Amino acid sequence: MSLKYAMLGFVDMQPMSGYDLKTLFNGSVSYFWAATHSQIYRTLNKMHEEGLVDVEVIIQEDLPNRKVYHITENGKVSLVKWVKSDVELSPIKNRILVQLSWADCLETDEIISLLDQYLIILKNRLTIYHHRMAHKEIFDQGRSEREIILWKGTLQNGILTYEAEARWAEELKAELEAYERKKLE
Amino acid sequence: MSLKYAMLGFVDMQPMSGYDLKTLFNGSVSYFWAATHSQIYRTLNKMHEEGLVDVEVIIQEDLPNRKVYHITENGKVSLVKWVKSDVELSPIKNRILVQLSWADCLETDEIISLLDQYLIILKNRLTIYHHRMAHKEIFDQGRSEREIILWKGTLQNGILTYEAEARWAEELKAELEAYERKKLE
DNA sequence: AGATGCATGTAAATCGTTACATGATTCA
DNA sequence: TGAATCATGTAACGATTTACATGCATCT
Repeated sequence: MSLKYAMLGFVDMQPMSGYDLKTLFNGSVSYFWAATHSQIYRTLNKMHEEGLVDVEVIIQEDLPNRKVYHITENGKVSLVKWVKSDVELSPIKNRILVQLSWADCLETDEIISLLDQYLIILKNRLTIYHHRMAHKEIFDQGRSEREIILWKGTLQNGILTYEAEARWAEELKAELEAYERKKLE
Repeated sequence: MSLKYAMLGFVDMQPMSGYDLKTLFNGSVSYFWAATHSQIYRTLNKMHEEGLVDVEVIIQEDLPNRKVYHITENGKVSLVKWVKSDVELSPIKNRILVQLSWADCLETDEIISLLDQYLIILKNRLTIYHHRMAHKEIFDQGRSEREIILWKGTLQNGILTYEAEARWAEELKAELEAYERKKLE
């Protein structure tokens, strides 16, 4: 459901093709919503059927045709309505929590190595996000000062989320190490 | 994929029925993985086909029959292998981030009211988790001191995640309020 | 009488991923 | 020559949600 409106918001900013959306969802937006191109093309068709967007086919020489989508009046109304709609908490689905729940069959150092793997992934992700936050051009598309505050806020959410995860992993590692030391006494 | 192993871990602790699993997934485990009973029954069938579990049908008078699932040797091996397998970062899919991205069409106080809604939901969730962490009976099922450390760790993850979200929402609220004050000058 | 709990499932729809498929251009 | 970019899509599968469906017992 959110994907449809994430896409509609971009089309509202500027008419664009499925390919453009795919590029956005692989890049700068991937920290708050991910989507494959299959999903994007199917969702665009559905949005067209629902009258949220119009299509303009642009014939290009030497390159494949582009189908450029434009938001309709209907689409604008529907977007504003959705943005105002109730906030929901998406369920946590975190694979490492399931792994840790049943990890008592592993050696403590194997468990710690799972946490280390997780920390590496988190730190890589954080580097990317910090980099993005520092590069102010990304926010140039913003249509108002307030919109830029909101966009920086969403990026900041990703940073704080992963920083919290990393602190948690370090804490749990420390606890497991303390447990091992205690056992050796 | 994780659901299967989340369920298998419970069946490994103690043979149980689909209904028992459903109760767990609606209650104490919901902070790390959610599942409906439809999904649970179908996943149990698949696990049986794959030879991860055996079924024992218990005929009860006055109550519907129970199908109690037991882990097989095969299932145990498969569970350990999965627990050792690579850690992955699940993609963030957070509806409020999409809403905020396109919220420039709202009044600032409407945006703040979205954040307030979010804060209420987060605080309710945190109350439940803190409560659960304080009630030590929940951890009585743990098969070792280390397993209890791991279980508390997973619950702590939920607490830290939502605390970070709440701090983020407060911060963004403050920024929006500062923006409004600046505009009035 | 109606809600809740026990206990099972199926059906339909949506959401999401991976693989398959094409075809030209550009760069190394 | 082979990989990458531009640009579109379909097919198959898997994951997840929601609604439909039954039926007895107990509690209010």
